[in-house]
Amino acid sequence: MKIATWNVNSIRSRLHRVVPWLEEHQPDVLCMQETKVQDDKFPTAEIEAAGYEIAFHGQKTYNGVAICSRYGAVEDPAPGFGDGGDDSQARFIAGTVSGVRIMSAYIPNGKTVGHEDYRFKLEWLGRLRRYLDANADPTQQVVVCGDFNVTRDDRDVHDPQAWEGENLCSEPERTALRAVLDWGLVDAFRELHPEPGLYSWWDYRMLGFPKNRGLRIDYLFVSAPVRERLVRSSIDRNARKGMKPSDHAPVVIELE
DNA sequence: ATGGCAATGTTTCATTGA
Repeated sequence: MKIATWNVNSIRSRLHRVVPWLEEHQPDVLCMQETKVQDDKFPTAEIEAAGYEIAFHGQKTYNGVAICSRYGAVEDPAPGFGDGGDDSQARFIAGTVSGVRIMSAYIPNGKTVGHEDYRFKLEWLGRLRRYLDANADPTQQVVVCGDFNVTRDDRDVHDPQAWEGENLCSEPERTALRAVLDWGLVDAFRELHPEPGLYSWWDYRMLGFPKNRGLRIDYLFVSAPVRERLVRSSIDRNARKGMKPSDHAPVVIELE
């Protein structure tokens, strides 16, 4: 079973890359973030034509998450946290594919350390942990993936000195992300690739990609039963090349 | 063997992203 996560930076502007990518790589599941489209305008037909069924949770202009499945319809789709809190920002959807509970998440960026949005980011990560406590079981097959907008340590940062303490690299957000993992998840890509310099996002500006000035902020976090099945993981840098790419690359895991 | 921001809508600039 092959599962991928990809911040596509607008599904409508990225169809010309996403559909060929699905056809080439044939993942069983693709989680997307920043689809940037309200549900009634989602390009469902184009994704279905590639052989996938989709569960999505979107809004106009910002955010938006989706789960695509090659195993038929996504089962028990659950958009938002449904915890009585504010679900007006479309940043989370869960669904089951082939017995694996899949969660596609787009964590708030935070803007700058200390900003109101930064506090919202920390709160959002706390809310995700509470969601897992209330709605999932770490002894079952669970994949929590997406764009987390947090680097985990210096290996995920092209210039750790320049980024030290900045948004995406600061200790409070790394601690908040660790609390999510402490629920019972491991970083599936990192399990098989301990070396530094492997990134999932590069700034469009200043030759970010050619100079490999990137960050690793996109993850597939998996429960122990999924970890036991893990055989391969990769980041598809090719998807960051060529015509009008997303600024993020897909991260892929393969399970036995 | 990549390429010097991009997407959206409030549209010809402002806002946001990371």
